[in-house]
Amino acid sequence: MLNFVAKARQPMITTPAGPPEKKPSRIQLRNRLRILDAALNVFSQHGFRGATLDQIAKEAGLSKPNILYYFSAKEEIHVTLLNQLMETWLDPLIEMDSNGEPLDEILNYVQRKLDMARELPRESRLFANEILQGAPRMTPHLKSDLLPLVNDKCAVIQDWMDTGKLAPTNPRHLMYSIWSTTQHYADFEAQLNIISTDDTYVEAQVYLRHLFTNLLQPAGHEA
Amino acid sequence: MLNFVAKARQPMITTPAGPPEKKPSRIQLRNRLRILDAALNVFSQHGFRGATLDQIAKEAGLSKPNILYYFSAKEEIHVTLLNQLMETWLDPLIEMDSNGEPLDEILNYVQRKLDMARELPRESRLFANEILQGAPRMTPHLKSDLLPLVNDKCAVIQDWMDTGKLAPTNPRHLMYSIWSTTQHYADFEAQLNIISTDDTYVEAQVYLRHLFTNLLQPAGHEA
DNA sequence: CGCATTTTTTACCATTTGGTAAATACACGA
DNA sequence: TCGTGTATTTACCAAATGGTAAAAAATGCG
Repeated sequence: MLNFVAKARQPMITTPAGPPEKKPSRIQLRNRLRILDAALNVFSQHGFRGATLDQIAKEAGLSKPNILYYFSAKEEIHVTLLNQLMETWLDPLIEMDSNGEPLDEILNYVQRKLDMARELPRESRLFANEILQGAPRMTPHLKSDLLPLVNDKCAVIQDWMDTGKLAPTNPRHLMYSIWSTTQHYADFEAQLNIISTDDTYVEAQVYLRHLFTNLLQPAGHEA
Repeated sequence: MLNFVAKARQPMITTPAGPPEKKPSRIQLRNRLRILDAALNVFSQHGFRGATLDQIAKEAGLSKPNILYYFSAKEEIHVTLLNQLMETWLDPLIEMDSNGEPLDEILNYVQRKLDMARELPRESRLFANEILQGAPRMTPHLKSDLLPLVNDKCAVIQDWMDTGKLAPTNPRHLMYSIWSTTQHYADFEAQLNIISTDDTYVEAQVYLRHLFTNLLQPAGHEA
């Protein structure tokens, strides 16, 4: 549970475009992490176009040319973050087990997505920004990774419904509603901070469990 | 129904900062509308910082200085759009009638929000962008307009639940889930276009109705 | 029409922005 | 300790950006 936190903070070996192609030194590892962390702050708040290298540099505590020593361009930082993100973003859905207890599998998926919104709000906002802007850099990823995964899992859910293990409904829109309700707590945090006083995530957990249980519990199985 | 469409396209008299303070001429009205429409396209896609006056000018078919003849600054265009938006954005919730049939009132609210996502996706994304970026220009509005409205309507819903007219749940999070599920169809359109083939909004309508009916129908009232 | 007002264009400007080149400082193993 | 590759800084640059001033064009009204 929550292992995506550690995963998301792992060093980046995926795109060694900037510095030498050899084994990255300690300094390289540290500074690349600093830069990516700073860039995550900036990109997730302002989107790609609204973010500036100066902001990222300042936040990372490095000079702008020094940043460009580690990443060849602003865009490379962005795509590195998006690539990193895609790895963790799909995990909760991947973990959904077609052999598990259907309702539990769905509710646990909701829980993992909610945990992710709480633990990785910047990542959630980075994703939201990218999609809002028309997914210019993520469309290929979404087509190659997300699409088949969604098709697969929706088929599983459909099967659960067909065999009476879940109340029938639209699996695809079920998924959309799980995504939207959970990510909302990260993406619209600024709004929630204004109108919400209580312990939002605890109440969200209870509420969402209730919401999806009522929807999916097959007839005659009420608690 | 759907009267917000006309409303959202009404001319702007709220902020006559640029041109003379008198009655705006036909040309002024037309060009201010063109500019706001173009700016809505650009801001909703790139956020405030990521949008440029050149983009807006190009999209509006006017020169950049000409734009600044009608609006004193980039920011003024943005706040004008946000002010305009706030008027229509709260309407669906305002219309919720404490004297109506509770479940119908909620379901109709969901329907109005979904209609709005379909009819005004750019406005939805403009709002999402602003909140994602920390609501720097909307926090006052949200505090003065949204907060009391939400408190008021949540009290109504709570009362409906207390008197057994709705199944009990968390009214505030109910509202969050209505916002997120409906706005999702506008804000994450780029993602839905990739993984969704069918007539999304028709299916969404059916699904959301089902989702919230199951949640809120008081015990013993199943169809 | 003639003329004042409104609108648009042209030509700018200072700052910011993404990015580069080269010189300098640093780390670290032989 | 020295030297070599690594890391950082300094000094730039061209393009983009938000914005201005003033001239030119269009509008419209008596």
